[in-house]
Amino acid sequence: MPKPALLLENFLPYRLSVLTNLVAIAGAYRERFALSIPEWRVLAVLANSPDLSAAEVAQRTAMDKVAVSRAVRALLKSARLERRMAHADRRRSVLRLTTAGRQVHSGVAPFALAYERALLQPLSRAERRALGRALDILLGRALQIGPLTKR
Amino acid sequence: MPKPALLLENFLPYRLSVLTNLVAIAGAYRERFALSIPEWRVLAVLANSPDLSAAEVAQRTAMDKVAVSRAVRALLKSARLERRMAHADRRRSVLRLTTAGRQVHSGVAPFALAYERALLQPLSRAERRALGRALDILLGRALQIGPLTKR
DNA sequence: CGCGATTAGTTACATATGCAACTATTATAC
DNA sequence: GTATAATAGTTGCATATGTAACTAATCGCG
Repeated sequence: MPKPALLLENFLPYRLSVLTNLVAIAGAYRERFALSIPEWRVLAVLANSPDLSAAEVAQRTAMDKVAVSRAVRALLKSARLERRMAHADRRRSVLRLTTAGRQVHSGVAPFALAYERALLQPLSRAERRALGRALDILLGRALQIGPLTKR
Repeated sequence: MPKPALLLENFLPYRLSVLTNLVAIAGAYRERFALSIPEWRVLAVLANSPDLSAAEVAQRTAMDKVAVSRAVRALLKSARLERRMAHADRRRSVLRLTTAGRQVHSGVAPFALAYERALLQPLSRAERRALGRALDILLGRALQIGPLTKR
């Protein structure tokens, strides 16, 4: 039985990282809209689910609360987002896109979807489904295994 | 025909990013060895291919030359790497692991492989192959499409 | 040769990101 | 009810990362 050699180019974490980087850079069409990736994520989730708190946004976007806080501040400044406070709990914010925010989202979304389509174009339907399933499973598994940091 | 909604949780670039982050963080076993991810990559590639120049390392690891330069500096400082200059071209460096460097690599590699194995464990052989193939194709495709930034 | 164009690698600066400490508010225990 | 703990969000700081400018060396072509 051969000792499994560690070849970087076959190593899954490495390959994921390279691909993700490429895709993220390519996604710089966002730059045309003066949107950082964290801002784009917040925008995207609030477009589908208005009136979330920052913590809820964090959970749905897999961002940490600091990243959300900064993205929200930027979006408030550019008037793409408005914030109220929950009357019941004045710590909790209630976030909602402004008209300008919705416009930006409608502008970016087609680009994002077109890019994704172009990316997936060489894969068959079956291959796409398989990929999607694998990513789901890996995600769950990564969460389950957790950071090896701790012990 | 329904307009394809943009749902973050189905959006491939987003999903890749989340998974990659999780996996990279989990990979913090590297922290036990005081190795950053760029350093780990340089180490890994030089373990298999000694005597590369920094530029060659950059190409094989998909890192940019600045990142390689910094990782090399750190590895030199920790005496895990040694550098000579090519006699033919004194701009070009010739990088090679020291004994200490090889030891670190032999120490980390089993952890890395074990983590990968644990991650892939819920996938069947066929699913792994399909995933690998899909990642390859996407990588090529992403390179081909290129950054939408440029026009 | 010799001078402009390339290439390897480094440095500097500006921006992004992660983590920990902090503030304000609400929930819990007694 | 009051003190303690927990939660939402922000801020500060230290580190990481990307881009562009720079240095040193080689190449290429007259």
